Amino acid sequence: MSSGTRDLLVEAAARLLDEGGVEGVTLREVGRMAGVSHNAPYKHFASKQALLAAIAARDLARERDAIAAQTTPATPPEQALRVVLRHYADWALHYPARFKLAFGAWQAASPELDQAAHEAQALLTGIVAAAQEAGALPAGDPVRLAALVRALAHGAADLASAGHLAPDGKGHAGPGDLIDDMLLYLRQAAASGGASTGLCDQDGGRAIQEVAQ
Amino acid sequence: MSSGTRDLLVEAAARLLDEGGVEGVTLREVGRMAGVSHNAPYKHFASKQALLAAIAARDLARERDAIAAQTTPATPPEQALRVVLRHYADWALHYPARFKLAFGAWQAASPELDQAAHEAQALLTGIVAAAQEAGALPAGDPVRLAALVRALAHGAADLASAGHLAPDGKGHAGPGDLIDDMLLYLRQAAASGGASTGLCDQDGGRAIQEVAQ
DNA sequence: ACCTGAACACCGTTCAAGT
DNA sequence: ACCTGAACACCGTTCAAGT
Repeated sequence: MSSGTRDLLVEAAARLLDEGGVEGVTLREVGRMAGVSHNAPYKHFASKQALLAAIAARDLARERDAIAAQTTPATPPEQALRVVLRHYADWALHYPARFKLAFGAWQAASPELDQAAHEAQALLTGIVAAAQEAGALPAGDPVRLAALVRALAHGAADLASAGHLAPDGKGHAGPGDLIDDMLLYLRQAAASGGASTGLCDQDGGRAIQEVAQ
Repeated sequence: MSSGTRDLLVEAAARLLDEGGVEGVTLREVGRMAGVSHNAPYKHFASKQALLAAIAARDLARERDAIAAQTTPATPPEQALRVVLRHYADWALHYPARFKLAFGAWQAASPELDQAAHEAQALLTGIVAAAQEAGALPAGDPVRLAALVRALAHGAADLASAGHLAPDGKGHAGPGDLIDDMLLYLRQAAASGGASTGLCDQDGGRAIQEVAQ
């Protein structure tokens, strides 16, 4: 429903984005693929940036739904966290241009974009909090810890997408490997310094004091 | 020495990059700022992408030198690691366009770019290895662990630069905070599962076994 | 060896119309 | 309400000359 032309334009732009990056997205080519004139997009979007923002909003909403779909209430939180972070990295590697558009600086901010991104982050934070309660992650503000694990997945995916993750030859670590490493280290940190287990409290507490000065 | 025009062109392009992003870099404006015609750049660079690559190569070499300068042999490796990672994030926040250009996908690869990036990564790996020996980081392949800490600094800086790190209000965590958190967790993991200290060997070993299946 | 001016193809955007 | 065709300003790149 609604005018199908708008969806056709977004679909055509997304395809051009995958093929030739953001520089390959041309309003003239978008119109040609959608079967309209080269400036028909201006009847549906205020500018080219607004069309790109529509792609980002669609992708962010899909990612949010994918997170929700991949994590049923029955899945252990540690496994759910790994699946979500790996999906984040996989999506970045498969659709680098759309990834950079969705998670880059939005030239044209829209409530749709903000809401979808916020909801996805809230879902991740919930998984992190559940993993904390299960003892798989260190205690502390789940919002802050969710930002940390997301930052690592984002950085590993972005560097790998640009070919800057493993300058050396074979046997290198991919984004998924780094995510696994981090989850292992966080689990060890939870066992060492966390209040949930109580093991090694004296040493973990000392390390916290030192770093916090 | 050499033709000063080339350096003037790179300098002008870098300034335009800081002011208006990569879209603000125009060969016509670059030529105008350097006092030459709009296509004089083609006598020094094969294309606009080659000019942008020259900016990236200059910045990567400067970052490599900054890493080397900030870490004298006398500095404790843990402090050196924190300084280097924080500098990485600070640079991304102050010069987002140049950061994305230097660490993004290079359209025109050059030996200069590859060498500078490789040397900077080698310096970071050396610091990581020293921190491992000091017991501040978990044991294991230093190349892989250096990739992990770099990925977190990169992701935190990139997300913060785009405004996607802390969607909520005040009291949020910046890239520097996430870097500190990670270094703390890694220190705790080193104390828990590392072979260097010997503390909590039984528990750390079990966690490793579980995750590795 | 380095630079210029004109020219070409292309693009984002606007505008006056059309239905 | 949605679309078209012409037009404008701009840009990357090329080319024939100039010194």
